[in-house]
Amino acid sequence: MNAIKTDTEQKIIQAAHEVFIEKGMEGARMQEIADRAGINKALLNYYFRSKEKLFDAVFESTVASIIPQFASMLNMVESPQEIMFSFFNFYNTIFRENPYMPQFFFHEIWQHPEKLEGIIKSQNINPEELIRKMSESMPKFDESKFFPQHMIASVMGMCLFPHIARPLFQRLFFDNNDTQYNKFLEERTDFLMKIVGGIASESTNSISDNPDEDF
Amino acid sequence: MNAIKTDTEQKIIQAAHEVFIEKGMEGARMQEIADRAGINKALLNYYFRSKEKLFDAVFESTVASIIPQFASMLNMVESPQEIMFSFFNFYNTIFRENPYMPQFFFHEIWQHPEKLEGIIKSQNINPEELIRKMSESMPKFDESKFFPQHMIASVMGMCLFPHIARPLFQRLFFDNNDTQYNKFLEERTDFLMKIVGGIASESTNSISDNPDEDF
DNA sequence: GTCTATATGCAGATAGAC
DNA sequence: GTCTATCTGCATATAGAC
Repeated sequence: MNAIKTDTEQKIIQAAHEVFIEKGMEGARMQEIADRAGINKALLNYYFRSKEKLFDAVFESTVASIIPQFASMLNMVESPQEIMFSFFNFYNTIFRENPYMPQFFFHEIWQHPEKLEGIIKSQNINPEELIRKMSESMPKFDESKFFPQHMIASVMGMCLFPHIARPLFQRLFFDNNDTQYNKFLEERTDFLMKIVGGIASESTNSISDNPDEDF
Repeated sequence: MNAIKTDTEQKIIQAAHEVFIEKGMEGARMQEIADRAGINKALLNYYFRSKEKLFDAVFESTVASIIPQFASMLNMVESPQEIMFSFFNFYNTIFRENPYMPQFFFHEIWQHPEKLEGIIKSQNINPEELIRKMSESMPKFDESKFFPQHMIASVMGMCLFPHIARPLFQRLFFDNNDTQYNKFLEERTDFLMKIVGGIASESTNSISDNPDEDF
């Protein structure tokens, strides 16, 4: 809303972002935020009245930076394959750079879902519209009336899991080797596209007005 | 390890379980745990020396109650379809009854992954063995050497997502209607089995020594 | 074992100098 | 705007009576 933020304000937001995202709202310490920002605790309260308000500011700025990409992705989509492909890339770029972010979101999802819903709907994202589009482009897969929701949940789950479970998953199945795991993540888009290609072609082969069948 | 726990101890563990799982380690309050257990705060410290030790006790008892089911599931498995099917049912029963549990685990995954790894490996779960089995039963799907890992990550992600994202997902795509969402969850095993059936048959059709191809 | 009362410590917030 | 010093409150932990 407001225009240019001061330099200090930016440093605070940045530091707070790091700490909140790693430690969560409850686990974060104002002292640590101040330290990372290279300023004093008191300044935090000068700029943001309280810890809670600081958290809200951080959260909203984080969401605000992501949602637009997400929205434009959803809105420009025509075929299910495009949706999937965009999802994969989206998640892989966002979360590889910000490994703690999913946890951050999930915390809010459970503690203040209504707030998140508000933020999302205030952007130009329309869930009903998305469902409608998907229903049209793959209507014959089976008789479930929740087919689009199943698809969305599946794609998101497949994309998210390697990121949100990474510390344990990498330990158990990759000898805790970072290099190997990154290779795995790089492969993953291809792998998922093959899966979804299969599912989508089953669902669209009755209509087949999609030129990009061979995804 | 130790034998029968006292009644009070049980009540504490139960109450602590609830609170920790809803609020997390940092967000939980000893007072609230005491209240729910119907006892005094001081007693918590009498039975468990500190909040941290109480948390550890709760966490290990939770894991201990789940891992055995998980382990026997993995070990009795012969075909990939069986693995998937077991996963679906496992997650759906566990997490529908304990909606906060995934968050609880993910918190530990990020804060103390080595602890979790230790607990898991101390049970009779062997990740390498699982990977080996899966490689044998579906070797030809593609050239990726991480194919089993992709499958595991995919299945877990598809199972978990509707549970861990429920508060938001239900709001966005189900008008926040519990009944509808539960229907969706009930449908989900079928849906996922169809998907995996497709993938698995693609991967096994070159060998086809599996009698349960028609899953 | 269970309680009440109290101590301790620390994190968030404020006051006020510069 | 930024700092040092201080206050306040709360959560964990302990002491000690019963």
